[in-house]
Amino acid sequence: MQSYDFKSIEAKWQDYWERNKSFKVEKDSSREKYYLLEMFPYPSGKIHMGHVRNYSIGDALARFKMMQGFNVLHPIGWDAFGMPAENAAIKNQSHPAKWTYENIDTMREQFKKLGLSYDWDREIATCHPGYYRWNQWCFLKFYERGLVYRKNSTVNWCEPCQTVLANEQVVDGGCWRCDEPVQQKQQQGWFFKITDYADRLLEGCDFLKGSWPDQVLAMQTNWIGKSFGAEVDFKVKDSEETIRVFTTRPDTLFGSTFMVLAPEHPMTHGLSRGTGRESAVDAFIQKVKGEDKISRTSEGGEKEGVFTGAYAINPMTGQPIPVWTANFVLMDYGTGAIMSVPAHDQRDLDFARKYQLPVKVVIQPKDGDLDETSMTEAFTTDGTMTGSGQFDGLFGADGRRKISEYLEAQGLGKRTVNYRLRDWGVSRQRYWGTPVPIIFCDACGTVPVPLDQLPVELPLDAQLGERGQSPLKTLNEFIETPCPKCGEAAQRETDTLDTFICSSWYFDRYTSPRDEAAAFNKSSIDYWMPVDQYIGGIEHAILHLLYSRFFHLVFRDLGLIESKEPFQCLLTQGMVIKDGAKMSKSKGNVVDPDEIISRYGADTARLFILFAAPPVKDLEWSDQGVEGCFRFLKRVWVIVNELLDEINGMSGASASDIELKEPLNNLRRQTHVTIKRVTEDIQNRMQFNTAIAACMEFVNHLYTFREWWNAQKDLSENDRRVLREALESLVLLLSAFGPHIAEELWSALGHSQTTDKTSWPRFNEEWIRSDEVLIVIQVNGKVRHKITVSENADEDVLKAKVQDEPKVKEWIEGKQIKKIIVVPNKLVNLVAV
RNA sequence: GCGAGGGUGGCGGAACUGGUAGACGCACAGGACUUAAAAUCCUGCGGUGGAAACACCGUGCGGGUUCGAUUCCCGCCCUUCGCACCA
Repeated sequence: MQSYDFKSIEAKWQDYWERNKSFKVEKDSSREKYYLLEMFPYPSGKIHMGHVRNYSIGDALARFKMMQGFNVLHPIGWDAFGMPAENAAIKNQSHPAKWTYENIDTMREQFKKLGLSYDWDREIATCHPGYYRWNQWCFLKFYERGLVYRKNSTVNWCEPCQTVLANEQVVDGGCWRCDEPVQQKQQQGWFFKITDYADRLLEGCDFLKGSWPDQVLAMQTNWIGKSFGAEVDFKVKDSEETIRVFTTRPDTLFGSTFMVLAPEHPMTHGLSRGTGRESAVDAFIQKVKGEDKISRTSEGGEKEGVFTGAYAINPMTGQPIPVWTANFVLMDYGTGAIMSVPAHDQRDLDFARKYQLPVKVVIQPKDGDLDETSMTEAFTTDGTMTGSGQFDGLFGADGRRKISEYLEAQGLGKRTVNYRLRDWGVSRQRYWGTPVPIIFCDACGTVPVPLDQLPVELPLDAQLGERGQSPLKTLNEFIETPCPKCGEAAQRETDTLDTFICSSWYFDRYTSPRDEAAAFNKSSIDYWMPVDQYIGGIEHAILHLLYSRFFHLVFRDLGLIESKEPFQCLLTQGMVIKDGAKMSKSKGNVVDPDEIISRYGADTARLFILFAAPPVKDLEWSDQGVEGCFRFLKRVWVIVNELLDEINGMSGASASDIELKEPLNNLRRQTHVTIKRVTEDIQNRMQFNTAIAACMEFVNHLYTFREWWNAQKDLSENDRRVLREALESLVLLLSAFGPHIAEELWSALGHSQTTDKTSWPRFNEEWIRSDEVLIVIQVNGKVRHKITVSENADEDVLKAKVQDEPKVKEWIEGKQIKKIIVVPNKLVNLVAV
């Protein structure tokens, strides 16, 4: 027998799959489709264990579904635009395109070495003009629908690098690359009106309940952050102006003893004029502007403010209350102004104590009285209104409703809904991305590039600036272009699009990846979409998944797509951990997939990663665990090869009408039990770890069985069929996890058709049944004895038999049996006193 | 603070609908094979007591429901993740 030479076996089958395009699929309306998708990777260099995990899970499921007869779409591609490419290019004096395409080549080879069942003919790279021209098309379609607009917003700006920084690129208030302090800057940029879809995105969360992890839905719901409340207008004292606030607690209105405006609020500056507070207010506004968003909004950040000198009138009490400005009030939530109710809001209370502002209790808890002068904890839950005139005695939501109705009737305010979700800023002052297809014309203004002029190609001959500045800004050949409307000289927009746009619809593109006439072909997309199972990291729980859902809704509104949601089911896999921490270069705990593959083979690597933990949980890497999986595959190799000669020429299932000798009967039962366990573990629970454990148990059983088999002299043809069925089933079950070894053994068993084209084994419930069942006997709930009886034994007979057991007699001696509980074929519990 | 998970042997994990807690793997120990080692095969392996049969204890802690609870309920503790000066 040849030893298990995984190197040549894996090379042989990878070559076979490639040459035969084994996993190429076509739309076929006569067959049921299954669209399985793993999140496509960013081509960062080489694959890491997180990728191995993600794609091994997907591949196991893809192969399982193929063998179940589904028409499986299982594509892969590259999320290929983005900053790392640009940064690497600057560092290595190279070009982002070169760096990106080289990485793609490397990683594609690594994927092939893992034996993943992709339809390589559908491979896409988002940095290819054939892809990003459709990003531009999306932008323009959204633009037509009024879902795109341009506005000024505050961004983190690094002057030396001449670039906008994302929040996560600001480290301790400085630029992550040059360490210079980050400034806040107003900048023009393009936005997608995702807020228009807030409610529908929220409704979708309900629809997805049960098929998406609760955690992800909760995160998205929080992110959208819908809250109900009221907007209330406060008159400014001795002025015609009013200040509008948003509150979720209109029932506390009587308790509002001061107001606070965001420093950026348009009225802040003006309110202080002529009050003697001008210089203090101006200085404060300047100070807050200098702080970056992160430190300003982080918890524990000191609450600071100044009095503007102005007063507003509490619309309920008619009393004047001071108007302050403070750093903790944000311009981009609500109205940028709040009414402060220190007795019933902790933050307001802290602020009031710090600056000696009055506190007034207007809500009382059921038990006990609040003391305004001494309280240090705001009472923020529902209670009974007090000190609120005609509203006294109302409770909680009732009070909120009555006050709101009153405000509306008096024209002082109205009920409103507020969202935490902001519009999506899609502009990037970067080079390596999709050019925004917009032209600025002095005469015609902002002009979208006509659809038939797409793509606006990203010039590849650009030289990247030392400092990371986008070369598009200085590239006149790119910028100068005639206006599509009037033909006069005009300028192209030099911003590029956020790469999240690329990933918001790539799964649609896979359904017709080479279509030149459309982003996606209608009949293909209606056949394949939605994705039946999406698999990826939890780190994309909010942004990527929310943006994709948003795109899908817009496509739906455009009549391009039928399905309600893009991803029917979502699986978020856990991280790969070593020594208790996420693998990272800085921790020095990285395990290189290449090394594992060259030492043990892809099958072992995949098997281990599926076996060590269920997919949703974090997985602790263990070199010894890998050894164990390698040993298991060798055991499979040995037992199948050793018994091969015994079953030559036997084919077909064992006959059901022939009585089997006991070890054979048991083998057949074990075979079918294993098929059932593996099938159900994958299908119902995606628990590959227990599925593999079942295979291991079966192999252990085969080793024991072999002892008996080898001692036999006269074995019938039917006996041999039972053994063949056992070995074949094992190989097919394993093909989902370790496809190379399975394919090799399958062909050794005499099959010319590969496993992926073969039906998944079916179990026969009849053969799983055993005539004898083990009954656990409990006395007062404690296990005292076990007996074997025939299946479905008569209950009364069983009760009598149990009490007749000497072991049981000892335990019930001198006691009276009060009750006997029988769980058929499982357990008898004697309740004795 | 809010939201969602999780806590089971030396370790990773299993127990699916309340019915034998610890499947499977790792580590460890013993044995077989070998001149020897590795590899491989076999056996054992939650704790305490016992030569053993066996008994008692045991799924973060404290209660409860039940004939029976890792599983359900109530109250705590610890922990991971996400959000958070959101008005």
